[in-house]
Order: sequence, then C-alpha cells, then structure tokens
Amino acid sequence: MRVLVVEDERRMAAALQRGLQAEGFAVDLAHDGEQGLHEARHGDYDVVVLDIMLPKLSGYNVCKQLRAEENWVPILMLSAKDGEYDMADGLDLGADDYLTKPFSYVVLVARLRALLRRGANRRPAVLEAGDLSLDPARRRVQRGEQEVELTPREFALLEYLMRRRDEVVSKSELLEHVWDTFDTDPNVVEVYVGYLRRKIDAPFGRNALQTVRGAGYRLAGDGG
Amino acid sequence: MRVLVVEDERRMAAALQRGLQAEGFAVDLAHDGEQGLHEARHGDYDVVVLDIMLPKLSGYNVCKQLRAEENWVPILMLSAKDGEYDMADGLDLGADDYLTKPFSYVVLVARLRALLRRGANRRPAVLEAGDLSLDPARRRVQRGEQEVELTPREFALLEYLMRRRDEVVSKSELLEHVWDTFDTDPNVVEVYVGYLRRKIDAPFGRNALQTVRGAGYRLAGDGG
DNA sequence: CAGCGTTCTCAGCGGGCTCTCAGCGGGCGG
DNA sequence: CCGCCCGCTGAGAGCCCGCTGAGAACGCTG
Repeated sequence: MRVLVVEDERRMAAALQRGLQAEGFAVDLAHDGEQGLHEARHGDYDVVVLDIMLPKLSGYNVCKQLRAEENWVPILMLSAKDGEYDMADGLDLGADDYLTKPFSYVVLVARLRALLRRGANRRPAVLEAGDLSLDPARRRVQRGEQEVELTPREFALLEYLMRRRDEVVSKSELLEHVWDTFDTDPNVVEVYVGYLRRKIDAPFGRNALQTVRGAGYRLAGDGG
Repeated sequence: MRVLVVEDERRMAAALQRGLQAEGFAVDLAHDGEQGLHEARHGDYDVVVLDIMLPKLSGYNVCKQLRAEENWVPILMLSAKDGEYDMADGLDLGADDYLTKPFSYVVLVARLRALLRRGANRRPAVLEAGDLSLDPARRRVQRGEQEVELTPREFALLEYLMRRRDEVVSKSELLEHVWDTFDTDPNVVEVYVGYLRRKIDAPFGRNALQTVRGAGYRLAGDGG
C-alpha cells in the first residue's frame, strides 16, 4: 500500500515515515503544498496523509484542488489543535477523515487502515453544479435545499448533462446516450430540455440549461 | 512503447536506457537539446524523458519549442535537486510530469506508465492566439477575461482561422472548409470577417483579423 | 376498465441567423 | 491623375432553428 505524507516539519515527517514503514506501508514524503499536490496527482497512491498548515499551498487547498480535478484518492487530514481552519471545513472539501495533533501512531494507523478498507476511490455519489446537485444512487435532485421531482427521462437527461457540465452537448449525442437511438426526431430533446427548465431553472430564476444555437446545450458549471 | 531519453550525462543516460529496456520499453537516446528536439519531432515517440540541464538547448526550451509546434507528446522532466529552474515553470511550459533527482527506477517507471495510461496526445482543448482563446468543447470564445458571443458560422470561421493562425488563408479555402461549398459568392466570407472583427477586434482596439489583399486573411498569432 | 403519469409527436410561431445585393471607399496599376 | 478592382458595410429578405401547447399512445395501478 502506497502512502503519501505531506508534512513540512521535518522531524514529524521523518517520524511518520519510519512509523508507517514499520507497519508495512510504502511511504513517500512531500514537504510543501505544491509538491504534495503534484505527487498526489501523479504518484498513484492508495491514501494521502495531509497536514493543513503547509508552505506555498495549504492542505486545505491541496484537497480542494484534487477533488476539483475529480481525483478521489482517500485523504486523511492532520491539524494542530488550535489551527485556524475548522476540521469540518476540511471534510466539506472532500477529505475522508481527520486527526488532531497530537495523536498516537496506533490511532493514525487504525484510521488509515479503515480508509483503505472502506474502499478507495469511492467517488462521491453526487454530481454538482453550483447549488444544483444530483445523486444518481438515490435518484434525487436538489436546487439548494429544495428537492426537485423528475421523471426518469428528465433525470437521465440532467445526469448526462451534469457529467459533462460546461461542455456543449449536441442533440444527436443526447439522443444516442439518453434515448439510445440516433434517428429519432431531435425535437424530443428540445421538449425535454423545456421540461427540465421549468423544473430546475424557471422556479428559481436561474439559467443553468443554456441553448447554444446550432450546436446543442450546455449545463453551466456554476448552476446558472 | 517507444521512449526518447534526452540526457547529457553518459552514465545516467546509459543507466536509464538499460533500466527502461528491462521494463520492456524501446529506448532511444539523445545527448543534447538540439538533438533531442530533432528526435522528438521526427521519431514518433510515445513519451519523452527530458533532462532540464542540457548542452546547446535546455530541456526547458525543448519543451517550449515542441508545444509551440503543436506537438503534444507526453513529456516527463528531470531536474537536479537545486536546479535554477523551478519545476512549476516546466509544467507551465507544457511538461506533463516531473521528477527531481535523485529518483528510483520504480518511481520513474510508474510515472511513465501513468503518463501513457492517461492517454497520450491529450492536446489542450483550447486554441489560443495572444489573449484570444477559443474552446471547441465548451463553445466559448474569450478576449482576455471578457467572453464573446458568436453565432455558429462566426464560431466555425474563427476556429478554422485559429487552427491555422499566422497563415494566410484564401477565401476559397474558407468557403470549402467553413461553408462546405466552393461555388458560392466569396462576398459571404467578407461579410463574416466583418462580423467577427466587430466582436473580437473593434471593441478591444485590436487587429487580430488581418486582410491580405489579393490573397486572403490571416489571424495574428499574438492576437493582434 | 378507469385514472394517472410518462413519453413522444405534431404543428405553429417567433426570432435569430445566414446570405444576397448594391453602394462606397481606397489602393494600385496604367 | 484616372479608372478599375478588391474588399467593406448597411439593409433587408427568407429560412431555419428552437420553443411551446396540445394531445395521442402506452403502460401501470387500483
């Protein structure tokens, strides 16, 4: 199991490395946020231990950045007891667990194993675009706190557009991937886009579902 | 899988060659920047391992040059620990990954495989000419931070000109590739060039879309 | 069988987009 | 200096694209 430890305090980093190697992990170190982000991107790790207070780029931002890139490597965050960051924020940003310094190796190792066991790369179920969220597993759509009811076809259409958010998707692509046909009248897409707009945009005065004349539709990544 | 290793230190180069061959790669060597650039251009490699400190032409410049020529072969950069170049600059210039010396074969090979897996030749989605940018997937055009709205025909015309930036493109070529006809009145091209100028040049006091009397049009690579 | 929800078709309409045309201006050659 | 030709532009006609309301077909449930 490959572990990346991102920690600027040399003594702490070295201690973690020794301790984890003794537990049978392959441990690499990064000593600042930028380096940590880079290693996490390219190093193919099973789990990342990420200090919050780091030079150049905070652990907070490293985590945010990774998740924004759809990188779902499990992250365990470390924080000093009275850090300026609230750990709850860390979890909101996509960390999977956290520990407050000081902590014991035993606890750290136990948490790491728990993360690994829980199944790595469990990408969050929900797709998001601004305050618009869609949960494929639960088949739920929300605009902010407000739940929105969709028919199966509407749901499939929105899901596909959200997976490709910010891209322009042509009607023929939608027919192929949502309707599973290609020689149908594209008007049916227009009709369903209209239905969706009346449910997720119009009631909220928003404009997430944009028409790109002559090209297709685009779901705005910021939710309109 | 063909790998080009550009490295001036003979011993290091030979060691890399042996190590990578043992992993099943076909390895070619270049011993300075100029030679490396030449090989990378013509050798049809799947990935390039590029040292930064090189005689004649730095790896830094080799990378920059290749990207300027729209060559998107994956590049992994190597640097001495305290090199004068910041690795972040390397990534800005279009390298895909980097390693700091000393490194282990295991890590190098893992990174190479990651690069290859990630899908080589992932050309950047956006076309650029100075501060003018066009993103085909998102169907977006920007002059600096300002977004510009284009109709489908205007967009297609600008996309074609940007793909051939700095070249003079004749009206008949434009009719063929943008309008998909050849016996139409070329005046329609003049009309649309006029539309484009009013959207991407005039409001910004720029002059990207240049007329070459008797020959056609040229889109200035620096955005005018 | 009735009632309901969902999907899809159809036709009309409104407007943006495309293209044509004619007139004008300026560069260039004679 | 004159005239021609190339390219630019404003106006406008027609068309095509996308939106919408209505309703038919279908399946599911009670």
